[in-house]
Amino acid sequence: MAAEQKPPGDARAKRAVGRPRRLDPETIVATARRIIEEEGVAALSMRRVAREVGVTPMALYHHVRDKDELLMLTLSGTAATFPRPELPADPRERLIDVSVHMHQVLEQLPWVLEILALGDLTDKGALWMVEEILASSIACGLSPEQAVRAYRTIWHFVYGNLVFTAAMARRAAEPERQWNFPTMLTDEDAAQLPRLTELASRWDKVGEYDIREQLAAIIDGLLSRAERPQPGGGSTSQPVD
Amino acid sequence: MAAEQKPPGDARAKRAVGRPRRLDPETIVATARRIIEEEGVAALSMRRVAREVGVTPMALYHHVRDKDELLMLTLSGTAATFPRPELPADPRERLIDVSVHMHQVLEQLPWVLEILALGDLTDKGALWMVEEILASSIACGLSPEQAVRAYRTIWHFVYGNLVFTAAMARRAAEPERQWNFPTMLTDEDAAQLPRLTELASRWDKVGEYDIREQLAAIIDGLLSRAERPQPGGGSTSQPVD
DNA sequence: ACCTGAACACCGTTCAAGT
DNA sequence: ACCTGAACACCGTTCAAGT
Repeated sequence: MAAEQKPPGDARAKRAVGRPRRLDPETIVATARRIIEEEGVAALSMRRVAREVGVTPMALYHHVRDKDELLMLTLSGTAATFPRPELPADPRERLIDVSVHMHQVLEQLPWVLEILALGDLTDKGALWMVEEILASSIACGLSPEQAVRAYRTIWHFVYGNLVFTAAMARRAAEPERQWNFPTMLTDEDAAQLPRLTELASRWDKVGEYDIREQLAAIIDGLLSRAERPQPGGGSTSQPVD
Repeated sequence: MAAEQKPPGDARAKRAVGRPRRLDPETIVATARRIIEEEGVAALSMRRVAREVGVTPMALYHHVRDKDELLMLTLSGTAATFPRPELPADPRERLIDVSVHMHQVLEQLPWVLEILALGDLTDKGALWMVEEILASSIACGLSPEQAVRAYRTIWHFVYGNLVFTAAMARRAAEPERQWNFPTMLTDEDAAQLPRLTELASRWDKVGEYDIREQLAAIIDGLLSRAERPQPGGGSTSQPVD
């Protein structure tokens, strides 16, 4: 019973020296995050984490409720690793810049996307972006309610865009599975779908776009609904056409 | 050994009578789709399909290359089950209506979302929506290149919106895992995030929105970029507020 | 309180063999 | 050509037991 001092060998994960507890939540999530970053969410399993930490699979369940909770925990702290950019004073420009920044950050963290789809925002370090979008939207003349909806709309677009950009990259890497619609359009289809047929050959090139331009268009559309339009706020005040 | 006439019992899946082949691709994908529709994509496994069809797991691999291919195959034909709506003549209204329709259809097919994220559009019956979005965008004055980008933007938003709407519904069903940001915002956070703090309590109610309104705003933003603006094309010509 | 061992009920896929 | 059987290398999680 005096041998509760824990022999140092056996477990091949190097942990901090002199730690009384054999296993703490921090090392669990750190190990999980490393696996995900290196090999993707699909490579994460409770058994794998347990093996790498040097512990029985069931030991993890004393610190996390289940695999989903472990996944959410791996998110916290990631936003802080990206420096907060300087933002312009004009609220519309600010809105565009934050949205683009959100997109850029997540572009470099592709593994985060799959976990975010679980539905919760668990990294407090990312909330300044939400705040900024709300504040700038309101500064552009949107009501608080409109601002919340605008945030959601921007976020949904950014998320969807990243999912399909990633999917296209994956597909390009595996060219043997190329059965999207450029392939196999019968003559009858072509007659029914003239514009699509016309654009099919150069679809992939034409579809590539500047995310900033699209976000600016979306934001201008959202700001055009302002009940109290501001000087620099709406696109309609700009001589667009 | 003369009993190679195959006794009728055993396999509990009722197949068409007098079929010479024991197993054809159609029954495989039909069974797969049934499982997905009833229990979700997570419930689908090669072994499960094999069991229900009354065949060895490996028999499936003679007809589909792998699980992903089977998943894509389950998509084809789903769009045709939804009647094609009548659309207004005005191109901007058309654009909004098709986009809303796309959203509505997928809202009733939640299992399709996860498969679409694999990246390919495998149901030819859905292409008329793409065609309609392209044609209407061009009719509103967008160039073909702009139209393709507009389609992508609309689609990405619709997709993202559906993912998070589904996630919110799932979360609402499991109220014990409620640790989104209304919970746990320290006083320091509140000072840094005034707008968010202000709105946190009524976040979920305020965030609910009419998808048509948001799509209209996005579309107006996209159409405001028309190089050749059309009479009914832009939001700016409409007295929005 | 924290961890182990054994078990339950599963996975996708390869490979060699049967008819 | 089409299917089976056995195997490989895995899963998440429950439950009873150990210290």
